[in-house]
Amino acid sequence: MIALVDCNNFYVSCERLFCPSLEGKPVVVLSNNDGCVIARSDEAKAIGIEMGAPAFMMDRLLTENKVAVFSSNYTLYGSLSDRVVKTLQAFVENLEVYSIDEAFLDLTTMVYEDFTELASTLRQTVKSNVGIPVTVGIAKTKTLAKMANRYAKKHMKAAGVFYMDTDDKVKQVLSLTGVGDVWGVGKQYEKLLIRNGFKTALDLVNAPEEWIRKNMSVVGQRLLTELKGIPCIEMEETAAIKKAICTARSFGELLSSKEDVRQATANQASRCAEKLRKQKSCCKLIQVFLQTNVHRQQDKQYFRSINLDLPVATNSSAELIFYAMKGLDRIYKEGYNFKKSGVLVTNLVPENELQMSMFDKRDREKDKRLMGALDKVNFRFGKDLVRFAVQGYSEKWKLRQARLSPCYTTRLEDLLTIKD
DNA sequence: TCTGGGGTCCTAGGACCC
DNA sequence: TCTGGGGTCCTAGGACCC
Repeated sequence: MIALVDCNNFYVSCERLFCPSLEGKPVVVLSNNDGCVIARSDEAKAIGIEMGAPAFMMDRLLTENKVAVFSSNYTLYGSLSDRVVKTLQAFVENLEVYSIDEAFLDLTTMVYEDFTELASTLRQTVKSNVGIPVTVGIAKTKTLAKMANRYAKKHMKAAGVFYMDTDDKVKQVLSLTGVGDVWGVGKQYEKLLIRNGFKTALDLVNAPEEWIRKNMSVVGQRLLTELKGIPCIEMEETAAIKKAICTARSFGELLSSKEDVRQATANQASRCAEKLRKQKSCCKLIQVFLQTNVHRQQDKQYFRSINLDLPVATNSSAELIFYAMKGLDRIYKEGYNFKKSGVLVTNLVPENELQMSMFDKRDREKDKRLMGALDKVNFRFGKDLVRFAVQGYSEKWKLRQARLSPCYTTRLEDLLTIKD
């Protein structure tokens, strides 16, 4: 059996944890740059605030209903997510952290009469240790555990747990689950399936395999197998080494000066380099891209990206910034209002398996020591204390985060004060 | 004024090789 | 009229996830 533990309205629950007065009231959390709604409390869902809705279009609805609005605070959510994972780890040997608010637990070695009991214990322990409400779904495969979890959220709110033990139960839940609500079926496949007469997950299980294979590739085939109760999506206990790393941001305001765009892009390259060093990888290829705001019809539009092959794989901020700037020079065009830029590094190799070049003039050992020192200082004294000149200090490209909550759990001066 | 960011996997088609 | 076959690598595009 596999359990899926999912935090309820996670970002909202994190904000509420340190603001208990928001319990029972509508709360939403916005995406980076305060763009769209990405988390909603049940009360916010009830008044019709849609997931992904642009915040400015929701303005009236938000004010009229006195909705509490937060900018996203990933430092806080990440830290609480770690606590949830630590709590769960005490119960099982194998666990896969699937996302910031979900984990799959491998229960295959555990013997229980009824897993419902275990599920309830998990739920209560997380609530009392961390303070975050979770829902637990248990079934034979990951896909079914997801479905059980969704079912619990919808129909068994009070208990918050659902163990899909018998075939009858599985069948019943399948018949109550719309095909678009199956994990792995997105908008496009949902349309296709419904067009062909498959409305519920039960219809999908009974679909001819060849048809699925032909129209949804092996991905669909795997999904079908999982729905039939045969596991074929493995548990991944150790975080996979990333094959690509991307840092991309919309700017706080539209940029039309090259210097501002350079600063933003240099910072993105530097972030990519940090992420590379963190997973002990080097990249062989760097991509830089730049674009205007597609939603502004009054503006001329421009989108370009460029790939640069690196002579020797690297994770040095200095070198990546150098190539990012080189790429930017080639694609930057005057006379546009730019909205977003990004740096993507790929063709990653482990940092201790580098293919050196005979003509390489760079002192890579020195680079490595320098980056090590830089990471240490920045870790200790806060992000980006030490930086390269081209990263600059302009505020223009920075994210809008008008309603950011304090980092209650990771910054001393942000500790919650109970009483002055 | 204001519409997120960071990933994965799969497939088809072209270039190229022997 | 006849015009190989098998393989790899790369890229772009499309689907999905949170």
